[in-house]
Amino acid sequence: MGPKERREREREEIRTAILDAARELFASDGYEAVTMRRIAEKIEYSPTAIYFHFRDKDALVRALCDHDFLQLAQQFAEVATIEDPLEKLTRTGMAYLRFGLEYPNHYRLMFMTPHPPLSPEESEVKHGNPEEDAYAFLKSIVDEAIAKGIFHESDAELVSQIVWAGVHGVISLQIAKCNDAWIDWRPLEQRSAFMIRTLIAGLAKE
Amino acid sequence: MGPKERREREREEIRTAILDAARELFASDGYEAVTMRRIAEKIEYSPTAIYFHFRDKDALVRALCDHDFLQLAQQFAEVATIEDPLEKLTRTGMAYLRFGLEYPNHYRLMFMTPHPPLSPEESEVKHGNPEEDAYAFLKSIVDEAIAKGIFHESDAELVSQIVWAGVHGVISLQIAKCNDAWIDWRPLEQRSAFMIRTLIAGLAKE
DNA sequence: AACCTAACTTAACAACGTTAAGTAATGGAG
DNA sequence: CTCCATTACTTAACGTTGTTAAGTTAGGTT
Repeated sequence: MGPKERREREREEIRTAILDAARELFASDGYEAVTMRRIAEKIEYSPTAIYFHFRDKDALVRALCDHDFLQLAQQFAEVATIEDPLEKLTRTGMAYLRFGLEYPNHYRLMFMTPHPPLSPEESEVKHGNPEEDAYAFLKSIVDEAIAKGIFHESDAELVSQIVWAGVHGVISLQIAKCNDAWIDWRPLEQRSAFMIRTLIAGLAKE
Repeated sequence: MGPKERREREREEIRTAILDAARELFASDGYEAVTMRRIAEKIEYSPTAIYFHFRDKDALVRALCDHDFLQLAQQFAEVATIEDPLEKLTRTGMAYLRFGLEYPNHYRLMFMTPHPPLSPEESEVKHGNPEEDAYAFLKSIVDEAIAKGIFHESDAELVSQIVWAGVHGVISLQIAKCNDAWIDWRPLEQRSAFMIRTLIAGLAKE
């Protein structure tokens, strides 16, 4: 069974070439800049060829983001070694933030744009697995903090959701409104740190 | 000077007709659904006619949002009568939230999408005026709270920015991710209330 | 009465996502 | 070896989109 595997490999290769070309366009100029025709030009195929590897443009770009977000998990792996839950929580927030600002177009598409969610078989991320799913990772930390009696609120889901919302709020306002000069923005690092500190203070048992 | 004023008035009338037609499309189906040709059809003009009243599609939709956001100010006028700063802050957050969820497409365009900001002469909102500018209103409340010694942080700008980010985080995640069933979302009201309560608790002097 | 200008229309352009129809190569079955 | 089906593409086109260039027409000004 030699030729079958070769074909499979070749197919995978051009799929990757498409993703790489698309990534370059998307990361620098966003969703609109990703054009079937421009991708095609880059990889020296016809635009139609792409449709044999991705259902449509949306599926392409989302596969791209989904894949790239696995990098975030690597950051989390480092953080996971810390013992103190509050320190861990802070570092998680910071890692999430750094990622969002390094890949603002990825972030926009995944967290600032409404979508029918990817069906599990299309997604490369296994939901619920803390090693791949950022929300699950966050919740596992909150679980721990609650178990240790650090928070006066026992609903880990609720706590996780507002912590996520808090950090997400800082990132997404930064991405969307960083050019609005009529607001006297404090430096991003200051805002992030203050947000996390304030939330933790508000959650902690008095 | 009769005819000159009549022409002026007629011009304003069709400008309003364009905005009304666009609003209907935009509010129900979002930016993409607003099409020069569909607007034109609605008002029974040619698509080109619109360009005599708005520079381009983007200017049109943003003029629309800008105008509609003045409604938010009305909500604030009510809240402004409350004396207790913390109660006022809570109500402000709730009003902001309600507005974002009633006009998700407006909200998306204005706060979840990067844009070069509208130049002041294009904008209907007077920035810095608490009666029209939501951020200025928020900051005036925070100023008050700080003056009364309620918060242990004297930078009103910083405090306002994380309060805004917190509430914005809840709204924008709701708009973008409400369909993601793999998250066990707590009810929106619970999340909002808990966010505001937690932030206030974290900001308050211990 | 001649003219100018503002407010439009018609027709077109370029770019987009997507698809229908055709082609060339490959590899297995008889 | 031949036939044939499948795979992987290309070419050409369709229907949209925002936007603009080039006319047209009506009304007020001189």
